[in-house]
Amino acid sequence: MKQELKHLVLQAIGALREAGTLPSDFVAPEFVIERTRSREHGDFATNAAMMMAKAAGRKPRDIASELVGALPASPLVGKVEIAGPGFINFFLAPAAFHAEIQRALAETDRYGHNRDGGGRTAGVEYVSANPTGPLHVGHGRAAAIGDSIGRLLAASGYKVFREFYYNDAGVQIANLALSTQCRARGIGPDDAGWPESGYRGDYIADVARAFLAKESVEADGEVVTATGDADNLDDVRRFAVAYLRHEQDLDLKAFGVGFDVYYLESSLYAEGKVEETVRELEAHGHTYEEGGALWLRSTDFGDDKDRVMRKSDGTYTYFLPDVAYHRTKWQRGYERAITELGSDHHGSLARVKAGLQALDAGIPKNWPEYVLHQMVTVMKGGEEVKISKRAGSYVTLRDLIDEAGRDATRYFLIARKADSQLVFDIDLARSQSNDNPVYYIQYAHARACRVFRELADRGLATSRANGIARLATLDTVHEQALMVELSRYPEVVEAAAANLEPHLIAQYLRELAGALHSYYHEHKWIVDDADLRDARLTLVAATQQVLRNGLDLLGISAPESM
RNA sequence: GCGCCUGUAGCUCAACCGGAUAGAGCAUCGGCCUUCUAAGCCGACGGUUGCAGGUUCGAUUCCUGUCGGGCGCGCCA
Repeated sequence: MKQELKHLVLQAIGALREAGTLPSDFVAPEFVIERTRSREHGDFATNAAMMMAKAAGRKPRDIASELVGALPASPLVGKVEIAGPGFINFFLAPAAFHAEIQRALAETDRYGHNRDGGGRTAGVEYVSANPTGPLHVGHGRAAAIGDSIGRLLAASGYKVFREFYYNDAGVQIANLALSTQCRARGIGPDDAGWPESGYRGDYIADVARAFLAKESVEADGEVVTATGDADNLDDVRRFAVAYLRHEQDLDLKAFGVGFDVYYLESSLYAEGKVEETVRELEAHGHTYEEGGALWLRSTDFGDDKDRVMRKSDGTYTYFLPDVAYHRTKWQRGYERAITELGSDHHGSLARVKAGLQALDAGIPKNWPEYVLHQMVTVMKGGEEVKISKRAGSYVTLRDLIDEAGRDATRYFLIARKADSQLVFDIDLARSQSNDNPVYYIQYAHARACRVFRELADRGLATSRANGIARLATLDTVHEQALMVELSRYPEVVEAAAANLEPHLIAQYLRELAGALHSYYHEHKWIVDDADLRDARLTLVAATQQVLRNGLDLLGISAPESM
C-alpha cells in the first residue's frame, strides 16, 4: 500500500515538473508515506509538500494543493485531503483493504513476506555461548532475538544461515577442564586446591560424575565417551565440552531455536585460519612489534588504541580468532553478517571491525552489523535474582522454560527493544492467567479457531468466494479497524526486518489481537444471514492467518485451543 | 577520566530512521458472562517525554551541556 501511494506522489511531482509548476531540474526530496495516528487524518499521510516547500521556495499548503491536483486516479484511494501545516492525507477505498484480505488468504503462510533481500546471503550469529555451563537468561534473550531476526530476514528474501560460534579453545575451557578434574577427585569449590578461576557451579559435579561413570554424550553429531581417567586432563576437557554442548543443545531445542552452522574456534587453529589472518594483516603493513608482542595498528581503523594480537609468550589474544572467524564469514560469502551479542561485549566491536578493515579485503565498513542486547534482570518474589556464572547461582534458560513455558519465555524476551534493559519477572511470566500478554495473542487465535469449530458443529459451512465478494458489507467501526490493522502487517514485517527489531512484531500482534477481541465482543460472527456470515468469517480467517504468521516470526506457537 | 547504551503514566514498556492531540499492558476505580471459551470486552484515572539550551514550519526523536542508571575501556575472554 505504502509503495503504491509513494508511486502516486512521485508521479504527481513528475507531472508538476512537466507542467512547469516546478522547475524542470527539481529533485524530489526524501518524503515519507506513513500511517496516521488518528483516523480523522485518513489512513496514510505524506509530508511531501512540506519537504518540497523549502527547495521550491513556496508555501507547503500551496504545493500540497498542486500535488493533490496532479495526483493520478487510483482505485486504492477514496479521498485526499490537505491538513495541518501541509500534510496530504489519503483515505483509502474499502477495496484496498479487501484486496489485502484476499492476499492474506491466497498467500497463506507467505503473506507479509517481501523481496527486500533480493536473494542475498545473510549470516546471523547468536548465542555463541562458551561451552562452560548451562545457558542463562541473557543467552535466552540472545536466542530469542537472533532466531527471530533470522526468521525476519528469511521472510524478506534473504538466504539465511544461522550460526553458533563455540569458543572451545581458550583459557575458559582450560578452567572448565581443571574444575571438572577437581570435582572428579572430590575437591569442591571451597576446598584447598580448587583453581582460582574455576567454575563453582554444581553442574560441574554432574559433569564429573558422568565422566567417572564413563558415560557417552553426543554433541553436534559426534559421540564422546568418557574414559573415567581423571588424571588425563585432555580426556576430561573433551568430555566436559561435549557434555555441556549437549546440555546447551537441549536447552535451545526446548526453546525452539536452531542453527545451520556450528563453528568451532578450535577449527580456526586446526585449519590454520588464525595463522593465515596474521599473515594477511602483516602483509598489508598494519602491524608492528613492540615489547616482544605483535600489535595491530587498529587506531588506523577507528579503534581508540592499538591492540596486541600475539602476546610476548607467543599465544594469541582472544580478539585475533574473532577476526579470523569473521573473515571466514566473508569468505563464505555472507553478503550481510549480523552478530547478536550482549552489550557487555561492545568493547570488542571496534577491534574486530578494525581487524577486518586491516585485511584490505574489500570488506565494507559496516560489516558485520551488530545487534546488542542489554542486560536482563530477573525478578522473583519481588526480589532480584543474581546472575553469576562463577558463583553457580543463576537463573538458567531451562529454569525459565520449565517454569513459564517456551512461548511465554520467548515472548517476554522478544517483546522489548534489544537495547533497553529488561526486567524478567518470573512470577508474571509463569502466571497462567490474566497478566500474561502472550496468552492474549494466542487466545485471539484460539478463539477464531473455536468459532470455526462451532460453525462445523452447527453443520454450517462458509464460502470463501462468497465471503470475499461480500466484504463490502463489513462497514462497522470494529470491522474497519480490524481491516486497517490487518493491512499493516506487511509494513510491520518490512520495518522489523529492515531495522532488525523483532519486538515490533510482538507489539503489532498485541494490537491485532486486541482488534479481533473487540470485534468478537461487539458482533456475532456466526449469523443467520449467510452472506454476512461468509464475509465476517473471511475477515476472521485472514486475521487468524496473520496471527499465525506473526507468531511464527517470533517462534511462538499458535494454539487452536487453550 | 574516555567510549557505547539508556532515562517516557505509580510499575513494565511502545511510539513506523523529524510529523498532527505521546500510546499499550499491569496496578487503582466503575461497568459487562442465559450468548461463537470472561485467558475476554467497555469506560475512568494517570504525562512539563530526567533537566537546561540549540537546530526548524514542527523535536520523545537530531546537536550541545548537565544529572541519574547499565556496560565496557588488559600481552583476560
